[in-house]
Amino acid sequence: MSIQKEKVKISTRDKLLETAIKLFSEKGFNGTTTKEIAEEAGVNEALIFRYFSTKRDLYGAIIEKKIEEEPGIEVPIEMFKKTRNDWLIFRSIALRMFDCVEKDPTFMRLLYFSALEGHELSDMFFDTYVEYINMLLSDYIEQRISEKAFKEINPFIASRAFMGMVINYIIVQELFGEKKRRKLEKEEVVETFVKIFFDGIKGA
Amino acid sequence: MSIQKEKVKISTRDKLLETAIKLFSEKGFNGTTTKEIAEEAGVNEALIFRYFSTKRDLYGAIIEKKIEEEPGIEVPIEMFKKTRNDWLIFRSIALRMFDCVEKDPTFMRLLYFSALEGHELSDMFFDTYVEYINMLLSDYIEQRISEKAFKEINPFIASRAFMGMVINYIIVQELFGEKKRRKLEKEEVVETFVKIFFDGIKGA
DNA sequence: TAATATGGTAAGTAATTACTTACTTAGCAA
DNA sequence: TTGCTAAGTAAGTAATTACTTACCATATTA
Repeated sequence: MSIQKEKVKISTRDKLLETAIKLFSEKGFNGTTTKEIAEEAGVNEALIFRYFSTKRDLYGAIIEKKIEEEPGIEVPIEMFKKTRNDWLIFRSIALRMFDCVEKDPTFMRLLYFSALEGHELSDMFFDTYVEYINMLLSDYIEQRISEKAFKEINPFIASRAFMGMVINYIIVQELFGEKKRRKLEKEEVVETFVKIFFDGIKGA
Repeated sequence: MSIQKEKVKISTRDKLLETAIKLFSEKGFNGTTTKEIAEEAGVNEALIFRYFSTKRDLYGAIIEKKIEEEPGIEVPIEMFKKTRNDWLIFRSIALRMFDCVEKDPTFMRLLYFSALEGHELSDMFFDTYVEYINMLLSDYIEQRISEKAFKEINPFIASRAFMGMVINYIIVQELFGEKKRRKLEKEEVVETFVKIFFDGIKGA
């Protein structure tokens, strides 16, 4: 009957998953060795293969984990039903995307690595995070068009346009390391994106 | 004194470069082996190391080659000085980007792989193709703002917004294979992007 | 003719790879 | 105690890796 340790014991499996996420996101599947993962996790390499039958299995497990951890970006859209405040909605979707990536820097890299390396779960990864939000936004735009609040445009392309502004900006910062060169206020960037997009689609 | 062969003999070095571009763009640096490159090029593996001292050297050579082969996307901007037709300029920049990637499917993948895998030439690659166009477009927007043709916004962010729409759309098609799912007319997509962006930034 | 590049190859090498085997230890219940 | 299972490890293994060596063929040149 001992007092619970302050530091909760983290299971070896979770430790391996965490380490694998870090390393795979940094160097990709082929650039990471199982020996490396074991060393950084502080366990014997053979243990990896007790928990995951192959290296590819481990890779699949971390993508599945990421997919399950979905932070739920749809909230801002739900808000619309009450407020119908377009500006606020676009703004919060963009900010949410920024925050999501800022909080977890491994996310974008894993998503792109898995796509480039052609992992079978890459599609599901993409659908869960990108295509899903895109559909929500697309539906919203469609509705606002029918309400004559927005112009008559293809809502799917419009949605992709807005997502593209934000995602591409984030990619350039995170992947191509522009962060070091140019530092703009996140708020200013988002405001400008929303301004352009909103003025671009609102009813004439 | 023989008649020139119809099929020009392609140098082994070039053959190796071509094959390397193809394989590195498909599977990245770590996912491609020198043996594979040699086999696909139809030469002995040892020859690679006659022309390039290391595998990394070969990788550097193909990125340099890509950078040199710059197709010159700036042309549409030069056009502006005569016509000052904004719509046409944005439209042709977007179409140019689409064509560029369509013509060379290895391009995007190499750019992103090199960034993710942290190759030292990745920055130059990025600067040449993305940052450069971004600067041209940004300058153009700035000028049009000063002429009161466009709104008072940060021209750099605006430029990035437009580029983001286009690039992200291309990425989703090329990298995440949306091409198979949804097939939209390139022209419609570009028209919509330009419409949104142009209406979004033109003077009130 | 002899010398010398040029372009090519077969057969290595040492290191690293993903993955296994055989073994120990610790905890827990019967 | 005994027996069983889960957690861990050292030391492998066969295959693959980037890269080397030493040798061959052809053509040009002195």
